[in-house]
Amino acid sequence: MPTDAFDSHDHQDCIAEGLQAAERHCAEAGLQFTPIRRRVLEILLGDHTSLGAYDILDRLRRDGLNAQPPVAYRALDFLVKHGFAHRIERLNAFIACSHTNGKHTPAFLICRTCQRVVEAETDPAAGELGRAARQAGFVIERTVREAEGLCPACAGSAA
Amino acid sequence: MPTDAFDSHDHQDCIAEGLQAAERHCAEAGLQFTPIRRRVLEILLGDHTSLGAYDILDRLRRDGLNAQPPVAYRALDFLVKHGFAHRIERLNAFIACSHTNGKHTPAFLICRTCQRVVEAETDPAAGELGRAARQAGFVIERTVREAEGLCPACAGSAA
DNA sequence: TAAGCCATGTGACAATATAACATTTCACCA
DNA sequence: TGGTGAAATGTTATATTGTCACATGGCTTA
Repeated sequence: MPTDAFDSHDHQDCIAEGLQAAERHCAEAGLQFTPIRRRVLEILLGDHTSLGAYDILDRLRRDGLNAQPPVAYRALDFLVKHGFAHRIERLNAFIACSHTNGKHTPAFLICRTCQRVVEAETDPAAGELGRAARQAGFVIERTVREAEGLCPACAGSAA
Repeated sequence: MPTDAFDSHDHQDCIAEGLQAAERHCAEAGLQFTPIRRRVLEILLGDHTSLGAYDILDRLRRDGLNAQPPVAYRALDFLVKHGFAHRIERLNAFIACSHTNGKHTPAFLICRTCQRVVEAETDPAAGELGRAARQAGFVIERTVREAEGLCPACAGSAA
């Protein structure tokens, strides 16, 4: 999956690769990649827009599960905690991680027109937050970096 | 008010200066700095932690107003829209702007221990988000930059 | 088997936010 | 002077997002 773009690509690959990577990582780390967790990750991987917890819940219900909110939130918590998904604070929503390695500090580009969200890798100590933290003597533990705007395709068609 | 720190300072000055600056700015821009808006800004300025909309609402009610949620949200929308306050996405909460100029693109350092939030100025096109956006051809309209961690005082006392 | 842990099932509810419509206020101007 | 339009506020209801608490099941291991 490209890290740099809103490019088109074979989307089935996203899903298959993402699931395999998670499976592998869980096996190595002794984590339980249960059917619900797997299904939630699959749902997230199936979409390049972010999904709310209740969107996830709806899809689980369409699968025939009589799921209540904690079911979705628990699975999402697991996925986020172990780096398989990320929470987009600005949207109160979730998206599958685009990278197959473990934990990291992502930044997101959110297109307000097509709703697509792209993830980029960053250095937690770099950028404007890192600069501000150093200046203030602040110890960063977690960062939220999200930009809203127009993706290349939507910016082009708007012009 | 210091832009760089969790420093101690005369807090009444924060309030007085913030209110005066807003008053001035509204007069110049032809905006209505109504009693409710003024009071909400005053409440925000009175605290270096962020406040939720319902915290604000409670304080308005303690003033004797029989205020409903839209009252708080409208005032907050106004203050945020015109740069007198900011929304902290990570906390679903609001904080008074630390700077007296108009619109800008802030970053926030959020101490998870003492709850204080400090604002720093940034360049929207700089940092990790700017880099990612340039690489992807993304047009940034708004950024969210928030770091959670430990402020100097709390980091010191933890060690 | 018993004990313990983890995941899940389930009902209730808390916290955050907005829609929709009525009413008031006030500046502006015919 | 009084109308009129825009902005602000009042009010009811509801939508959306997120958590608590406790019960159940299933698996491991002493």
